[in-house]
Amino acid sequence: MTTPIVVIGGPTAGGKSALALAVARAFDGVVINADSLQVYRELAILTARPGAAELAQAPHRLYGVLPAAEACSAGRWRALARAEIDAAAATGRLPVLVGGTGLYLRALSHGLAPVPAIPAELRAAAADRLARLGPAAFHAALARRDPVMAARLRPGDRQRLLRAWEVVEATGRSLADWQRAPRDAPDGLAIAAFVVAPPRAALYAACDGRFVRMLAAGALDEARAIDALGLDPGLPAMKALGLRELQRHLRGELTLAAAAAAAQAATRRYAKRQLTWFRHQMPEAHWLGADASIAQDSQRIETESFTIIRRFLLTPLG
RNA sequence: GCCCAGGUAGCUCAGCUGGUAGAGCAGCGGACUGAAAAUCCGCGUGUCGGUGGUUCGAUUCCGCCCCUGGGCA
Repeated sequence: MTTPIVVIGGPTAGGKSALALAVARAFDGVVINADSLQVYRELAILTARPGAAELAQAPHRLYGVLPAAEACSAGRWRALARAEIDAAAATGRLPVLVGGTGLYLRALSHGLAPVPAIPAELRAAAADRLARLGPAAFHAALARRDPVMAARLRPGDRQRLLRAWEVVEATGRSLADWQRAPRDAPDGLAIAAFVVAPPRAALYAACDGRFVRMLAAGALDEARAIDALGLDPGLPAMKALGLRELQRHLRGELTLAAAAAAAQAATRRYAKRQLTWFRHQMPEAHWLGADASIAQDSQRIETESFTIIRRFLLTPLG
């Protein structure tokens, strides 16, 4: 039994959600979130989560389903997404996964190394050790424990250093070994993948405009409310673009204009990173490039993707 | 109209006493296997306002012109 799904990736503010909604409406689909931050309940405005108007037009899943106090991960998201995919398929609906988190989408389509879950205490201890030693000494410590991974990682790459350390500590095996094993790809999925990639200037203008709209929609209040929760600043939810900048404004460190400008710049840089990721890491996706503006091209992109999806759904699966 | 202060990278600005220029931010390219809106690596992109002059050599010194602020009228 093979389940056909549609996957839509691409840079932030590029029009993914609109396309996903159009696809869901046209093909009787369920929109399933594949964005690492839109999963957090307390972040509605700052993550540009679909609003009431969108929710009324098609079922949406995995939006705002976890408290910001919890940490999602590629593995955790994949399990949630797989359950939603199966549930949609069971009712004959087309799962439409949409989001800018390339790692999540690839975890779904290509799987992850079969590393067992790392105990939370061990992860906390590792993070603590990294903070105490600093990246250089931590890298040296990793080199004694796991020379293969240490050689592979830049001494400044804290995040991957940490992961490599956690894995040898918890399993006694190098992450490099784990990654040599076959990935635990979820089977039974047939995927039609798309990347929505507007031209650079239009994309950046959309990034800038979106933050202005977020402010108008009450982003500052949302930031204040999150502040009031007193959460650990290391939590993934606290990494939402614009949140840090607005909090600095609330503490009186930045004018609102300066905070907005910084948040816009961060959004643009993120969009650029996403473009690089999708360009090189998801070669199987249909690249829906645009050449004029997002508004002018959205119709053409819809038509183009619908044609591909129709053909995809007609192809005998398996 | 006169007097100051300026015109150097997309922006804000550095550039002792002459040797064709460099920072921050922005931008561009890249990496990416369970925190990925994360983390990390690489790259100055330039009629030094214009035009004459002095000089072996001018972004730098001098003249004139243009532009932008501020002041006096």
